[in-house]
Amino acid sequence: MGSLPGRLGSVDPTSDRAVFRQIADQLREAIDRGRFTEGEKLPSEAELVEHYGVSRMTVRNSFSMLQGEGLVHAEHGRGVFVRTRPPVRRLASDRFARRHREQGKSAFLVEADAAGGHPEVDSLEVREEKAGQDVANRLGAVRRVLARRRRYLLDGRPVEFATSYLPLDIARATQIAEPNPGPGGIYARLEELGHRLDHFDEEIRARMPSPAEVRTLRLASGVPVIHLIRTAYDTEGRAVEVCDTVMAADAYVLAYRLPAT
Amino acid sequence: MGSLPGRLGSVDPTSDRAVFRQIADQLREAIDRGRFTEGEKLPSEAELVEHYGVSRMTVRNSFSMLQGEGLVHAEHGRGVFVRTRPPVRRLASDRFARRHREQGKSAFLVEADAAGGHPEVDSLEVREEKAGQDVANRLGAVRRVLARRRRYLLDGRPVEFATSYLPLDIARATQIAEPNPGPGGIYARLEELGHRLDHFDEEIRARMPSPAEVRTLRLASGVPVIHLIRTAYDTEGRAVEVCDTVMAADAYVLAYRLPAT
DNA sequence: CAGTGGTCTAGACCACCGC
DNA sequence: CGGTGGTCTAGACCACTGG
Repeated sequence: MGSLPGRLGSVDPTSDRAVFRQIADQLREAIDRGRFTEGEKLPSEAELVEHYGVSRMTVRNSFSMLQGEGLVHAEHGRGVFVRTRPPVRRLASDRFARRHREQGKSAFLVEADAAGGHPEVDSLEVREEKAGQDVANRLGAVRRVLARRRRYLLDGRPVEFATSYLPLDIARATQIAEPNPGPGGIYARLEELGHRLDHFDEEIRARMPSPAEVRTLRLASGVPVIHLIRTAYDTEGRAVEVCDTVMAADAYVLAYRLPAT
Repeated sequence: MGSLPGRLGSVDPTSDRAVFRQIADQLREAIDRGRFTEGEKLPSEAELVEHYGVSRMTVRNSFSMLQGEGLVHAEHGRGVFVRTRPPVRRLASDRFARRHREQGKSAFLVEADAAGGHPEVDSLEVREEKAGQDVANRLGAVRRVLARRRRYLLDGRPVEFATSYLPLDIARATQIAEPNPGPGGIYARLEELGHRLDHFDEEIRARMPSPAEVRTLRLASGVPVIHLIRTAYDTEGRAVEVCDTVMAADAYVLAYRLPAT
């Protein structure tokens, strides 16, 4: 207990700044300055109640702020801890290069190799369904599609949930409709089917996750998601796949190269 | 008041799911289903206290959840409202094409034109300073740099805060060091100085904003930021600029084109 | 078991908004 | 001015964790 005053100051109840904000400020600064290190347990609510002479609600309000900022996370029965940075997957701008497919690697494995982590795929689901408005537009007024849903994990942690949509006239009754699409992934199969890939268009958004996404990706509070929609085009200009991906934002860095043309 | 039961149900205090979560669920669903429309005021805390027969803290806890999800926002003295989607700036993958610069337009103006909004730039600051570790690495072990800071607004709303770092041996005493870099922006000036641009590398992350970023971008709670770091290379392979950009995530869609090569 | 965070109550006073 | 959200108190009981 004698260590608390050494790392945290006191609050001014007459200040314009709300007390719980002052407490949050002090905790934030202490974390930024490294007085609390990654993964370290913060003082318990009870300790802070005593240290600052405030009610428990006030302390909890401070913690709630820091959680919303993604700085700390609470574990029931254990304490509140400084958030640790998870290993990051870097998506390189050449991740769909043909040379990777020709080595029999899917894009996910290429990236996981680079990160040195252990990749897994689960929750596989392949089915035919009616295309949503947005997907239909991107695929060029297609009605029904083959949908491939899967979740990716890195070192046991879910990091990404993706759905690929392909026009039925291309994918039906091919290996793309099988759970395991074979070496090189569905892009390799598309090329074998005569759809030589020309380019991919990607759209990126970031937002807070829906409750369903929080469950699927086991997201801590204060972690946004990156929403990426990729459309693959063959050399004849036809959109042959739309991939809708939601990623845990704290697990990714996306890299792109833009020509100055 | 008679309309509340029509749009909202009741809670089960004996359920495993916490009461404030049940209330948040019902409000979320009502919003999703359009029973409350964008910009509409939700029932006041007092009304919900009466409707559900719970304490005010419980209701506030529900609102707090929805705020964290970016679904609603509170206005002191007015009420809690369904968040409205702001106009979005779409950053196209050809936004740095030379043809735009040759028309005398900076990248920001090109994008704003496309969005049909009214663009502004403020908080301009140009100074020489010591490069941070990361910037120094990206620029190739440069010590001191010219830093150009500015904030972009769209229709009066701050949407982006950016800092460009340029090696002093390139930028010092040129128009790049002036507040107004002239037509086509600093990239046009770099090319005039003999640094013909070859490509740009961009790195994208998403995270919750720091308190400083909340102020600068006037961010509502539940809005993440997109953190973009761009490095510009000339045809000799030298890094001639690093631009560090923080964007309000709800105001942007980023688009990229990847070759299938 | 003691210590931790999770939920909830029933109040209180304040600051801000719009009429 | 009345209605709104913002802050805060002083309790209470619960569920989870760890030894």
